[in-house]
Amino acid sequence: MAYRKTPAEIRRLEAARDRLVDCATAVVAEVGWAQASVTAVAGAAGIAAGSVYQHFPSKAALAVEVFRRAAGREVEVLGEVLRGPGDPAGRLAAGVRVFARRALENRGLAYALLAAPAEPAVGAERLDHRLRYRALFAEVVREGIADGTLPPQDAEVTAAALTGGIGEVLVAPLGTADDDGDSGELLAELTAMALRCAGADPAGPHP
Amino acid sequence: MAYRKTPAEIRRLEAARDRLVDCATAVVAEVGWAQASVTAVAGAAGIAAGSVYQHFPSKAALAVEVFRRAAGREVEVLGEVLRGPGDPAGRLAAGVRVFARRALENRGLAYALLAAPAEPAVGAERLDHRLRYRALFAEVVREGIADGTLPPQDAEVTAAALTGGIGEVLVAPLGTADDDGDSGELLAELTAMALRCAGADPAGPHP
DNA sequence: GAAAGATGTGAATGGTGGTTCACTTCTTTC
DNA sequence: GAAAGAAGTGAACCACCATTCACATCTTTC
Repeated sequence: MAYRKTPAEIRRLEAARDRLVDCATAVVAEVGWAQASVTAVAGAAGIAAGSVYQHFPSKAALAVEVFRRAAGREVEVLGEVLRGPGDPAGRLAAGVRVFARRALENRGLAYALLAAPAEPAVGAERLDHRLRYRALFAEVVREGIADGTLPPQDAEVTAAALTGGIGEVLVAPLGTADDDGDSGELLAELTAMALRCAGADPAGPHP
Repeated sequence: MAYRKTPAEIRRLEAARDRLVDCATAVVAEVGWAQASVTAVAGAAGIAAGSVYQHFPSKAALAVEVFRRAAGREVEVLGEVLRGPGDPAGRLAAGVRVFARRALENRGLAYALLAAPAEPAVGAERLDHRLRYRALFAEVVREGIADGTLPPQDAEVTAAALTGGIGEVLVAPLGTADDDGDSGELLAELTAMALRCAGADPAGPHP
């Protein structure tokens, strides 16, 4: 035997793969999925098109990984806020604020994750991640119903509506230019809408 | 001169075009945009692939026409209900019910219109039609705010949330098999959610 | 019925972009 | 430093499908 991957070499390969995913993410955020060709992505990472296939079996697999990493971060952040301290309605409001703020701070990527046309494999992944958002929202809503701060309702329907509604509200600002003149106003209206949607008492929690 | 399109011939051509659009709509409802190739669509209409180009300059133009016709019908129906008689909240509830029922009765088409991956031209059309839904919802919400039956709120945000929320709630049932076991339950929860989202008094209109 | 002019046909064409592969370059082991 | 094996290269390849076009067929007019 005359060659065995040394630990350092393995780390180097993993780093190269990470770098490829990061660069691909940047390209997707910049030009969208449709324009992110293998050549363009490889070019951005400073490698040849063929080298992409050292790390991923297909373009679709790379695209899925890009989506998964970026969307996974968002699910995680939202989950931490929604499962954090405070009453359910307050956590819901905080979650919506955090989600929207992060999207508005990284519009290209948020648009790619939420709405941009993509190949079927990415579409399937998107569907899957939406289910995770729904599960997170549903959990908070159920807690609110249980402790009486939210009225009886189908938590799954409310969660789905929140997921879709927040996305739709954000898509327009994300798609247009980056004039965030009244993003504070938008955040306030969005959280107010989310609380109404879950039936939270507008006067705030009863002590 | 030896040939001039006779009125009957013109009618025949228009009928052929209509038939093509109808068949294409059926194919799209059945297999989605991505699988609806020119050959498949032409085959469904009983004409040769080349003949499609007698009626449309490109596949994209045909796809846009398919979308426009089907989505236009939905916008029209929703508009009639939302602008019909009754108090704003009641109209909103009726509109949501009608929209959801129609979607559930024609799942394949509804899914194609709402969510299925599509070429950019169709995506743009979809965006445009969503704006129409939003405009319709926003009008009702503004009326409700004006007559005091709905609380003060940003009508555009609420309208966007309704558009996205209703779509998201419906996508899951549309995507899965056609087991409409509890579609009545779903409709009730969906309208209840929409009313909460707009801040309607759960006890109903004050006389 | 014959000429003119349109529609209908479907196999050939062409552009796009993901994927492959013979080859080069680098890394490890002895 | 030389052999063995892996990663990296990028031009060539290929599948897919919308689009075209030379030809056939049908409609109108005289």
